[in-house]
Amino acid sequence: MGRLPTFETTAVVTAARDLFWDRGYEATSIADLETVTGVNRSSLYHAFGSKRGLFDAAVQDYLDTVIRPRLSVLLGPTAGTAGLLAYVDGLRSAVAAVPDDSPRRGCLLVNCAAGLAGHDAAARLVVDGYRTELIAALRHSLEVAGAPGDLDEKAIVLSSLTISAMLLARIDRREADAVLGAARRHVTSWLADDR
Amino acid sequence: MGRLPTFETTAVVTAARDLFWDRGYEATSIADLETVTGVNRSSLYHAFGSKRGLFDAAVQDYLDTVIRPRLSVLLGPTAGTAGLLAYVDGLRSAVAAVPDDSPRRGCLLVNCAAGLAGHDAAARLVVDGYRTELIAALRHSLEVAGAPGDLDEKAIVLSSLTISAMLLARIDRREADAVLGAARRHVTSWLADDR
DNA sequence: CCTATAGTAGACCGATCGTTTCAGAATTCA
DNA sequence: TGAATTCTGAAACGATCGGTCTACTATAGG
Repeated sequence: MGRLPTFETTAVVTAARDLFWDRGYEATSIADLETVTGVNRSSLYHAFGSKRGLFDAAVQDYLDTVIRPRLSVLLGPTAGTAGLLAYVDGLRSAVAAVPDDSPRRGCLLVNCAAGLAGHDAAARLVVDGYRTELIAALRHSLEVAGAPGDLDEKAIVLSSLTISAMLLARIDRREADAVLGAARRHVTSWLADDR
Repeated sequence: MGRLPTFETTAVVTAARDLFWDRGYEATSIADLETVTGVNRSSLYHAFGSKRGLFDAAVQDYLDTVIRPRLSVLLGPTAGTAGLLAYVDGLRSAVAAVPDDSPRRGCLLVNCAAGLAGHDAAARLVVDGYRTELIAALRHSLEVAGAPGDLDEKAIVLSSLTISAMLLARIDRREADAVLGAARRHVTSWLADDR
């Protein structure tokens, strides 16, 4: 009963997510969010409670529609060598494809780690969970691939290289690509050792 | 001629730098800067022109008093194996020493890369210059140490690990230390290969 | 001491911040 | 159709933003 919303929640969250991704939490204003979503602030507050509520929804959407699809190659039937290479190559083509002036450069959660998460326990938890998930996925594929040596350490190294690449993607695409190239060579050299 | 300043410029810049370091550019207000420096805004504007002017001075100070002293072990008479290990160990003890609620966690320029530098060409230049300097220093020490293989790539990997560690230092000290531990093991394994 | 110069305190500026309020529009159920 | 419910637009809230202005103070050189 009652009036129906005139907007699609998922579309609003996606638009807000891209703006937060581009500018960060603090530098994004409610007025900006109204513009980019096409929805009046009263409706935003009705639906999400606060700016932070909308941000949290945006982060959840980021995890669900950006991060996890990317990690799936490390966990599904492609897990192993193919998955590791597909993961790195997927990141590389994403970095190469996104234009310099676009939102969606780098990683929303990496930006969050450098900003909000410094003083916000809830944000820190999300970032930490993301990193745990990333390392677990990398480790799983390393295990399936039969990589030798300390797999935890190898997963840490790979995750660190991707995190650095995401940070660099906001500064210089070529440098980000160079880091991901190094990550790829790490993977191939580890697996070559095994044969 | 005329009245003399009642504050020391260097002390003001240091205090402002630590606040920017902790909170980032956007989340730091002029009122905060007045509090932490003990200097009225009219004096700050007289001395630095704008909030951004003070930030630029803070970044310069950060480069001069934090970054370059840390890089010196990679370039001076200790350059080589000792320098590389000293650099990594220096970072590790710094990460371990800084309490969780302190400013000076992580790296001002890493935070800047994720924030300001995304949309500010001048900030991007500074961050890029820092990374160039870091890689050059690492490469120099790798060369002096006689590390085998592609030194550019090894320098990129080491710099990526330290950058990730600086990002993680704001989230979880232990994870940052684990990454730096991996960096240290990379160094020793490369140099072991050479013997 | 006098005057020119430079630094400081605090009030004040318009703009913008996140949030709230409220009247009215749209819809469902009876 | 009438009442209950929900969503929406616009205006407004106090707080705070970065920045400016002015009156006053302190000092150096003559």
